[in-house]
Amino acid sequence: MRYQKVPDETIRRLPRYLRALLFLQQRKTESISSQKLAEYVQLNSAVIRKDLSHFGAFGKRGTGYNVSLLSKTIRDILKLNKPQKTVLVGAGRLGTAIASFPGFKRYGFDITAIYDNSKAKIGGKIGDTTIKSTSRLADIRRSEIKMAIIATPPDAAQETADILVENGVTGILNLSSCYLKVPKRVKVRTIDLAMELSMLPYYS
Amino acid sequence: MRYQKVPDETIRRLPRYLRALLFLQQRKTESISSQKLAEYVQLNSAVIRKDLSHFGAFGKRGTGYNVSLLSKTIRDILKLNKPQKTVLVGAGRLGTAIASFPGFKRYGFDITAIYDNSKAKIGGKIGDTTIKSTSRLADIRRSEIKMAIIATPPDAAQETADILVENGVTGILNLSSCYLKVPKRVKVRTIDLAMELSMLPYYS
DNA sequence: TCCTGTGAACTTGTTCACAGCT
DNA sequence: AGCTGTGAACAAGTTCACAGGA
Repeated sequence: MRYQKVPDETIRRLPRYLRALLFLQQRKTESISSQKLAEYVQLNSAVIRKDLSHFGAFGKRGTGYNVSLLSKTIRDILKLNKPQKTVLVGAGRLGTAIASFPGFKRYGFDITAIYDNSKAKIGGKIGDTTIKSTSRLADIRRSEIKMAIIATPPDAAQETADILVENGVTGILNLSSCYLKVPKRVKVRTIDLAMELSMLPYYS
Repeated sequence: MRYQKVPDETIRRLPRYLRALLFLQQRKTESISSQKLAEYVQLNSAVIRKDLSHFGAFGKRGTGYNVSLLSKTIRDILKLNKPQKTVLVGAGRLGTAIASFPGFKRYGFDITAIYDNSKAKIGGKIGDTTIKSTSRLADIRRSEIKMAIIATPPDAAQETADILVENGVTGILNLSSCYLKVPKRVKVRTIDLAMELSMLPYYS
């Protein structure tokens, strides 16, 4: 399904809500008000109500939102209701950390393929997944992988992205410290940890 | 120095400019127009001109900006002109990846202390830095560390943040998957990689 | 009474477009 | 001619405030 004119910022916040809701589900909480949820995710409650209202009205006045219904709904909106096959390119320290990180699985991502160009690493394993040579990267086409994480050095990132996009990837989490040129239909999220840190001293 | 009313978004973009400028300096480029710089950082050129104009007028009409002057100016604004002592808490896979990552040093961050609570890791080294016990975390007060990176499991993150803030930290890059409560004077940037990935399937 | 859903007001950020300097 | 710096127009996002359902 596709919704008309949902602000980007709303989509960016949905995972935050989902994280809080998963936590609340563990706690067996049945319903939650926008006010309470706002405390968890450190936002104004009106933002939450407006965000959710884009997808229909599933809150109950006087009570709030049903936790498990809302959690399911957000997973549906974000297409996290089925496992999202994901490829990781770059099995350096950062790549390895990511592949071993349980958080991705919890949100529905399944890292089903890992590629690296270092002979020393190819054939090795991270968890259950064997590291394959980047020369075979185009093989992902057959496994219908749509999501990718790039954790290569910057000079390999663009080439990697090109091959990924050519072979069916439509979403990229780019952890290399450079911007990628991709067709408009492909969504890229670039995170450079050094740059995120760099803005902090200004405020001190 | 402090500037009046600089938008947050401007501060967030300065590191992007800096990254491009460092690259251009390597290439021995002497000056660059907002137009060209905009291509590098994938922004509209007017954004760049407006951002920079908050800090004074150091472009030359007809020519553009002097690369090394601008690079120095941005480092000054961001307080990256002197090494920023930084503490890393959490020496798991992600923490180790970060401590070994050369990018931080390039932007002026010096990871001078690393803490972890695992007996197996305490006393070990990452690069030249010895891992110390989190029970000694308050020691950072003496070294005048202002910046911190939290790469602990979520359940340790808030406690860690409290001790850091108590002992002089004013900027935190929080890589744990939970939000932190800190006094207003402290700036926190939270990055949860799983959440960054979670917004991508929506657009596919 | 409690809390949602939402128009309207407000705030913040972006883009345009051009005067004026080099 | 080329490019900056900036007011003015525009767009996006946030907060307020309240009618109305449970």
